[in-house]
Amino acid sequence: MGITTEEKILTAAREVFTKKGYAAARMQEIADAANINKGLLHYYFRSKENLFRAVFDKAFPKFAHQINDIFESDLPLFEKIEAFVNKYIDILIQNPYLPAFVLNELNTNPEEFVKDLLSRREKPNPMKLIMQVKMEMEAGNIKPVDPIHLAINVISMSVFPFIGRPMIQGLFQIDDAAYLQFMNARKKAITEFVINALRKD
Amino acid sequence: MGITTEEKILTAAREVFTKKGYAAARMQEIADAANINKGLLHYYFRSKENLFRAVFDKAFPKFAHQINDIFESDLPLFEKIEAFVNKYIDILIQNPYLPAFVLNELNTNPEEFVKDLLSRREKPNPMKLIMQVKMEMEAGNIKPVDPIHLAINVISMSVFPFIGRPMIQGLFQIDDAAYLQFMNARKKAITEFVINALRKD
DNA sequence: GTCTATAGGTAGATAGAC
DNA sequence: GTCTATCTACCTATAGAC
Repeated sequence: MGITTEEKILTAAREVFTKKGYAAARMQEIADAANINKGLLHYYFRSKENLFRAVFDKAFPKFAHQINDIFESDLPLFEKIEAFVNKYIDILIQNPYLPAFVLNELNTNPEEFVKDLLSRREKPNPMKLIMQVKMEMEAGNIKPVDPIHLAINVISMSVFPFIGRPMIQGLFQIDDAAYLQFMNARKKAITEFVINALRKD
Repeated sequence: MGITTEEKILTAAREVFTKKGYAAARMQEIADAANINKGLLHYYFRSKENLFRAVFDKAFPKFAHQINDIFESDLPLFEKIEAFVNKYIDILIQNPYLPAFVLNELNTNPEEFVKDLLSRREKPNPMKLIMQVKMEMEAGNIKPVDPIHLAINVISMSVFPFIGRPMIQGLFQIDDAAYLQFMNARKKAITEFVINALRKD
């Protein structure tokens, strides 16, 4: 069989943890989603917390690596921002569970979770982007801007629509089918917005 | 006594629900935080869900009202955006629990929660702001931009740093004391960023 | 109104047959 | 490895004394 039980569990767990959050997720529900018995969850992962960690540890490094590839590339600033936004939103489209997942943990035990995250070998590191912004600014090529606020602006605009998705869909009357299209359109909207804010005339 | 037991419960519940999320919050913990007995929680609010609703129903209308005052004001566009960002961030500084609170519910039962939210008499309604953006754009006063994306951009940049606070503090090495200062500085950073992106030269 | 004690239900984890 | 059955712990909610 190409797909192992362990993989089935990880996939099902990812779905349920995403939808419910860690505390509200039920081992029974994960077992049902994986079409296996609850006992098997413990056979493979011993505890709920272990299972959660396994899910997260599988997803996070992939994410961090793709992002850092862009941060550390030699692209000119505007192209780098465009590449970052495109990649970031693509990742989130393919893993819509990720932000809620992270945010949930971030709120239940912030210091421990962040400490663990930042101690990893592969973690998002926007410092090279921030230095690049500083250089362009000092060279007078872009309007003056605080690079940290800029970085947070870009990340905020990219991530938030995934976290607040149901709210946005409700407020602006966007149905499920249109949301994918909407998020793809956002890539260009964000990039142009940021470039307009930075470009000197 | 100026502070009733009911108020003590509501305050304690707000804290615990915020910190733990609905599912992980324990009635015992709320009782402890309020310095009262667990039985009293049920005497006053009958169930955990009722208590949660009471906490939320107390906070939400205040929030929505203040925001709508700005949306519906007659301020010119740039000033309205500035007023919105200032007010929004001020509210979140004073109620840092709110975003996590909303987001948590948003992820556990999205459709029901959003439906309830949007059925309320007082709810955030950005439509007037969006119409105003359309008008300024058609009059050629600002650069072309999709008003919905713009609205989401502004909201994203304001809210996200509160949701992702521990992450941002970790990534950029901002300690607790400096974070308030940082969020206050963000008001101006966001406003200027948006105006730069929109202003024609 | 406030407390203690406990009922009732559910979820995570384990044991043991196959 | 996979299943069923069960244990144990905990949490919401209630009952009842004061």
